[in-house]
Amino acid sequence: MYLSLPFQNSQSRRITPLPSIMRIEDQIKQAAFSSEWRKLRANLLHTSSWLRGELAQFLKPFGITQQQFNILRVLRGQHPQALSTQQLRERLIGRMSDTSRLVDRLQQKGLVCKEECSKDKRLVDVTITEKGLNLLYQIDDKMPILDEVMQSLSLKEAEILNKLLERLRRNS
Amino acid sequence: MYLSLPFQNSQSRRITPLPSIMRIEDQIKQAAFSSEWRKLRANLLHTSSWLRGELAQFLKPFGITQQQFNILRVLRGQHPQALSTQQLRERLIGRMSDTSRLVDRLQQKGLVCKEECSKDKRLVDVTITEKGLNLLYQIDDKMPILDEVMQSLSLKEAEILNKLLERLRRNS
DNA sequence: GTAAGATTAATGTTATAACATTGAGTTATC
DNA sequence: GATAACTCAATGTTATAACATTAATCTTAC
Repeated sequence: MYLSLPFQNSQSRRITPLPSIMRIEDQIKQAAFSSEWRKLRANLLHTSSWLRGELAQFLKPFGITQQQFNILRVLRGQHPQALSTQQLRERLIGRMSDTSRLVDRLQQKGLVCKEECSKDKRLVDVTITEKGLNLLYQIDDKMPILDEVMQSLSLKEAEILNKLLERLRRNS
Repeated sequence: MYLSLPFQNSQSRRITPLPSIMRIEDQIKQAAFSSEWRKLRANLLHTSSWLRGELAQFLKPFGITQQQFNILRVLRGQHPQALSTQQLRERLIGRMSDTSRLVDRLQQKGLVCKEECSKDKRLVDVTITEKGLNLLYQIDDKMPILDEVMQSLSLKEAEILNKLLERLRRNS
């Protein structure tokens, strides 16, 4: 999120302090790693910031935000079954600490329905409404517009990128 | 930002509507593209969400947020020169619409100094303070901890990833 | 069965993100 | 030099992000 790109500016000349036991060659090697990784971090944050912007622009005409879109898609995947707020949270990426309020906003727009669960009165059954489903289908139809953003990469390149990203997150 | 991963759920069975003139083979090819690109989008958002979390955790002990960290680094790059709020905004990634309030928070912490520009009274000269510089050096010393997160990838893989990300953003 | 502990949705708080608006100040045009 | 157009920081608004807290409800141990 808007991390400045250190490799474009002059700001980070102080490179990783290295244990003095290391041989010079190893130090250089590690510095190269370090630098390439830091560049990668900035690059990833920059790219995703750009993608988020594109997605937000794409969704704006439909009157929902990215998070609301995600919730609707998860609910559609379960339709006509209901999901509790907790189950919804688990199916979304990230910690999503604010699911209650997100669902409330969707309810205000008539896109989801909230009901107290009869089996466990702590839970809230959330379902997507017909209006919500229709909105998603409208969005589906325009999705190719959003896909165009990614056309700088070939299928093969996209596959490589996907593999590397999954590898990167391997340890978490 | 917390985009659900459509390829992990059952939710996006409706694939891109395709012009019916296309040959079946081309349709399949485009569907594969589309799918791999959508997976890539989700993958990128997921990865950066994870990285942002790691960075936030890393910075927490220092009492600053990621954005505040970015601003401080840009200001250090210009030290002892001042930057206007506008120049600061330009050097950060993303639209950074909220620079005024970010700088205010840094000023409250004593990490930056704000002064009215004498040449143009609309502008505000922002400089990093000694306290701000010291904080950045403390953070520098711990940076290798943050680097460890990326060690799932080799130098070569990081290079490939960087190239592909830059290619992806080529058109924008 | 009841008390202690766990789970859950809801709420509160602070910072961010994106956008619109405002008002002070500067520049351009005549 | 007056004024129209522009630039800039500041502020307002809504939604998100992450965390803490709360109150209702359920479960477990006894």
